[in-house]
Amino acid sequence: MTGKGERVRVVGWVNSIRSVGGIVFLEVIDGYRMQLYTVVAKRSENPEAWRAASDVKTGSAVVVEGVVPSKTISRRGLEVHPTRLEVVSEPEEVLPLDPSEKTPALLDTIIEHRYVALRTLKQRAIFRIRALAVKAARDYLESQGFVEVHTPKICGAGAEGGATLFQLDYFGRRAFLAQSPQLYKQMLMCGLSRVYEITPYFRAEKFNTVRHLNESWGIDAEMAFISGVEEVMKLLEGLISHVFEAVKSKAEPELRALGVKLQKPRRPFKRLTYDEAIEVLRSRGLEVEWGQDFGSDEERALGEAMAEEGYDAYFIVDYPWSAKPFYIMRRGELSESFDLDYRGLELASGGQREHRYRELVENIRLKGLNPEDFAFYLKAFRYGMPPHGGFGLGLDRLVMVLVNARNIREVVLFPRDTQRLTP
RNA sequence: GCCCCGGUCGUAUAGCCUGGUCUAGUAUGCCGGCCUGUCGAGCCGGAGAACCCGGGUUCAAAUCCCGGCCGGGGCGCCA
Repeated sequence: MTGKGERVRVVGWVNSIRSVGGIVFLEVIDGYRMQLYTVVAKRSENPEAWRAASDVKTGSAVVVEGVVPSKTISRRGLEVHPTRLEVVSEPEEVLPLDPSEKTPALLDTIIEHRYVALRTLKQRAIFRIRALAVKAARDYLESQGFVEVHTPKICGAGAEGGATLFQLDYFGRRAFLAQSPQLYKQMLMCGLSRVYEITPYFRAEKFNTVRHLNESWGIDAEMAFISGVEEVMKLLEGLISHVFEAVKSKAEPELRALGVKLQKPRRPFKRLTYDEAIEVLRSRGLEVEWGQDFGSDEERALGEAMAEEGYDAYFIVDYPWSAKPFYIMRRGELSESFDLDYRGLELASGGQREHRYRELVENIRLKGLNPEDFAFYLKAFRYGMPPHGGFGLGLDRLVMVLVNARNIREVVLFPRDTQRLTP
């Protein structure tokens, strides 16, 4: 983007300063790109710029105008010889972490000062990849005819089962923060047959793990007029593959900064039935009871077993209906559902939904819930609801996989967990 | 909710087990100086922490004990 000998204007922050006799070297990171500059100010070349560079403090926001020399000596960053150097803002105090990364920062320190941490290529790479993944997901779903929708996050109805909800006061009435767009995206299937939503999920569980947050983001899709759950899995597989491809081809500098060699998961993704999964686990010495969802030991062991077969990404299908929510279609003791796991980490779950009114009401009763609480939802199933299915994909977890993070907090700018409410 | 670790200059850590010699060490960052190609620059000098909070044991606590708060990890729950 910048040729040698060209005039350039650089905006960014000074990450380190070294002065050698009559030369000052400023390492500047660009405002938003994956680009480092070495600003070389020589007293003999431009005394004014040299003097200005000599006065710069680490962490300052600067605007530099200069020239890229035809021959550069710097081993790091694009070399720029300044003709003008303006400090537009100076730090009031020493930076809370070292942007040159010579002194490491703990995750907690990074989270507390994420905006400063973003002045390192690694931090910046994570969030650029996150943005790219979202864009790629949108592109793919749009290409498949899906329409982006936005459903309410403040809801009057209680739990759809599973996680605990955050309760709030809505002009004197009890309301909840949405744990997922599940019910609403299904209702839409009665009038718009392909929708997706990129949305926060709120869960009031007091979990304390590296893969859960109380506010997380998901990519939800729902499609109608399907002939079976396989269609939904194909869509999700295509989506995941497209995101991997986009990140691999468009985020080379980011992946390099992170030291990540991204491998597109082998296709087609493995379809492993729940019964087969049980067999695999038992053969590995784990005791599992039929009908239960898998715990983290089981997930990890399955991930290892699948990796040995050459699969990073795999679907677990034909779950017992007892382990699934009421809206999933039943098939005897089993269900028309799937989980998508990547190396032992659950990325998504989905399935074909029960679209038949009577069966759906019965399912709600079987789960010990009250159909009256779901009246607003059930109504949509009385006016020609077609067969449909969809999935919820954990965006944060997907980004974890893309950037090879071990803690979900690494890929969320300002994570919300049981302790963190600020910043 | 449970279990295991941890909390010491801005940052990252040593010290803690085997209390005193810790007026708390080191690195990096910071301040001042030298050096015209540094790039984890180098060299010289300097400032910077009464050791998370509260209580206890002791002649004496960063160090031992109890409680709390916070952080990291694991489990449960959950996506």
